[in-house]
Amino acid sequence: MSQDGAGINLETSLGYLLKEASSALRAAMEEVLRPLGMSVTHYSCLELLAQRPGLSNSELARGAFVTRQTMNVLLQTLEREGHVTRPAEARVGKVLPTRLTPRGRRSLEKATVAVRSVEDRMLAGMTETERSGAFRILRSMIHSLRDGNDSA
Amino acid sequence: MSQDGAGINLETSLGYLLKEASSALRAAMEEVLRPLGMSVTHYSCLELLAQRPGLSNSELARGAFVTRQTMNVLLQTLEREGHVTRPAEARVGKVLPTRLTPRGRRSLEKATVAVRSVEDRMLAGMTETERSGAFRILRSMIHSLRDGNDSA
DNA sequence: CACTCTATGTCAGAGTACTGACATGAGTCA
DNA sequence: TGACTCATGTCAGTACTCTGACATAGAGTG
Repeated sequence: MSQDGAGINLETSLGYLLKEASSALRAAMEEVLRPLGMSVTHYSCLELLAQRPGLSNSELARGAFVTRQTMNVLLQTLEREGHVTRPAEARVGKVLPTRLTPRGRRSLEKATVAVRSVEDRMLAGMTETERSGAFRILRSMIHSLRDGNDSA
Repeated sequence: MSQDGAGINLETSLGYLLKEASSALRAAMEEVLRPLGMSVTHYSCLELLAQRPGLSNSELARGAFVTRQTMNVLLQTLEREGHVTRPAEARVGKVLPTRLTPRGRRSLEKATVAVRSVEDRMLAGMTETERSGAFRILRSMIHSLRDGNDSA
């Protein structure tokens, strides 16, 4: 079914499957984070800050895969709510290093439990070998997409 | 680095890597589709219709991983621009089967070429064995995320 | 020093996708 | 037949993310 030469067969397209998997993951995460009043980007930002305190707005944006404008708005909200702190003025350049407050850390802890349950569920039924295989393949895809631009 | 027991280590999280890969794919697709004035969802809709003519609004929404409200708005735009056609009234129930117009098909053809180049680039450096492995693993992740709700 | 380039933080506006809500049609069951 | 459930199409409002634009700070170069 579906003429082969014409379009991209969605049934056998790895890109389509990747989108489907990502969509399912996002939906599952939103589901468990919603009761905590937290979005995926929201959570990503806090988790990044827990592991690498002092990250700047732009660095957080890259880590959460959004633009720095989007992250800027989110940080303003988080700061207003008392989850993170930023110095009023930059010590060097324009970079404002961000840090979690105790309140932000508590908020993150609950979210981490929720997200970990999703991650565990996703990994269920996969062997260790398959997991490392998935890692290698995803990294390969990312690498090929990133710098395959200029070489055509 | 980064206390192990506390959070989810983003460096070794398959979920994070999946998000990164999906983000890279989306960015690459947007880049090649933008010159054609087409978004990823836009393209997904046309490709779905090419392979399965007569799909309803809700079916298209599920296939493109958006809500049916979002797809409805998109279909209204596509219909206004003459890329798709829908009957004014449903022959059975409320379902309005959608079909590509010749114009929509021409538009899709150009997009397909662009998207195929991205997909090819993504698959570059992967063996056939790795490709089928990636398929199996992604399907496993999707399956686990979908119906792992109630059993937990 | 002056010039250029790059990166950053930020504001404003536009676009996209979502949730909520309503009416309608089909199927099931008593 | 009537009540109930489910899926669909659609409208309206909201939330999130993006692009565009600007000013500023540091590095490199003449």
